[in-house]
Amino acid sequence: MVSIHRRIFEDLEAMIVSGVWPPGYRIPFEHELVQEYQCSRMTVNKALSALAGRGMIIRRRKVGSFVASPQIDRTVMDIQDISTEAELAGHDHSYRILMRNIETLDSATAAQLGEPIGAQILRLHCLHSVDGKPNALERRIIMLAMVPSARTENFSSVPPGKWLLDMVPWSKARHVIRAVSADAATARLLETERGEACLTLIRQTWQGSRTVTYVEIIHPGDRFQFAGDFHPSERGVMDQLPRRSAS
Amino acid sequence: MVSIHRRIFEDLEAMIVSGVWPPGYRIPFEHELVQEYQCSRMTVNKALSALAGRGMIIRRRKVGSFVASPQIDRTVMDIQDISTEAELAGHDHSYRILMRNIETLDSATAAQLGEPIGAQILRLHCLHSVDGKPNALERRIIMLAMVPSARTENFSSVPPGKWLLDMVPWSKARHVIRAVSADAATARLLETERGEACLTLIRQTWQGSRTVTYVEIIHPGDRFQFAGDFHPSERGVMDQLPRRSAS
DNA sequence: TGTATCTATTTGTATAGACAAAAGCGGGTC
DNA sequence: GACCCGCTTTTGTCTATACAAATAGATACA
Repeated sequence: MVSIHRRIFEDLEAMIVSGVWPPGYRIPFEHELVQEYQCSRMTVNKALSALAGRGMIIRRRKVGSFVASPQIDRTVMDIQDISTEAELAGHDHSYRILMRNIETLDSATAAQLGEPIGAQILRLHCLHSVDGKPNALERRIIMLAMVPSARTENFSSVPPGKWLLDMVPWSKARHVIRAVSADAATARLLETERGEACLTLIRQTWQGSRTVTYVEIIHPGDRFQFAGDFHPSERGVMDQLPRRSAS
Repeated sequence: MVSIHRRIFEDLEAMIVSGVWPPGYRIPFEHELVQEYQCSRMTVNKALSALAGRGMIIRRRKVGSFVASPQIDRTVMDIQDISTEAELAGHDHSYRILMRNIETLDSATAAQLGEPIGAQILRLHCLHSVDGKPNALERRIIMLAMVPSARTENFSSVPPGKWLLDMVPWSKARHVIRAVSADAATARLLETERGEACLTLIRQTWQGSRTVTYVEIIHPGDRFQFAGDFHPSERGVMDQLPRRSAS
């Protein structure tokens, strides 16, 4: 059983996504949709407001509602936790802690992170393998002031990325993707050639204005890529199905 | 003059984004907000529905509405047209057409694009420079059936990417980011070393179910990166248990 | 003790009606 | 022509009301 405003939303969305109604097309007026769906204007309005809120249409008083032009310069990339990603794809994932040091921030790193010199950090190096083959080298810094419980965690059963997601709330994240050539140490760990092109993801996560963690994840370029789809329906989220209670 | 539902939306959003109301926090019931803002429930409901539609809160009948956890595994990357990007950053951009051939799709490329063998295409190679230094090598395929006017366009004044954006409507795009080592020809054009790590962006654009254009843009790794910020308004919906209650 | 049922609470959906705000349009005036 | 004025259309907002759906918690019962 689908609600009326939901059905209107989906019908119009289909026309837009399929390209039947191209950018600039004037969609029917509210009163026309009221006629078509035999419902009240508020119901139509709710569907159209949702489309407008998602940037799929532009509405102008006295003129009408028009299909918006999608912006090609923004795309949603899926950048998942390595273990989650491997499990989703049905692969076997394992990892090994290579280094686990408690240190204080030196000036160069402090500047890079935008945090004060001398702050206590946990530095972690971790090698991830998928189906037995090295897939990523993780170099992480955790701010101990923000995550005091990391001081006593040894990450033997849950990888650091997943552990942090479960433990620590955060409010902002920044991702950077770079291509770099593998140095000798990295190449050896990833079982690839020195100089091989690697895809590096850098993620810095904040809570409020303070860094929670900073991580570089280095993937061998011949075994990894990032992918992202963009179409108008992915501009936001509409599905909000009620959660089923665990019995 | 700001509407009431808008003000409610913004007030609640501020509490969530600032972290005053952490993930799992139960926000006030509709009837409490009705009291607080002295308006009807429909007005409150509109604000809360908008927050739910953006994935910032989870609503459950009989239980209440709760601040959602942001998903770390999705991020919005700015992937702009090269000329636009350079101009925005205040740099000088120039480009040179290296190749412009009308061909028919061979079987390998056809399979890669998911288009029929033998379809007519325009193949373009183009070198982009920023501030006089090579910054990107663009290898593009344009489906002439979808963009007939490309047959007579020589792209002497507008680069192909920008020209296509202005000329052709599209409904879906897919981006892939890879790290590859430069081969000899690429290295020569980009004025870098053979084997240097390069960041390659592949974009395929569709209208409906048919490809409009396919392009590989190869950047020298030492001069380029992709960056993306996570925005709170782009959170996804997550299933999670309430953690704390409002008093 | 465990289970089925009832009840109260909260959100979800829909309606009819009202007025406000924006803006295209035409008419009148100079 | 340029400008101002008012009419009309369309969207924006808000209200009061109503009933439906989900479900946590209480209660009755086997």
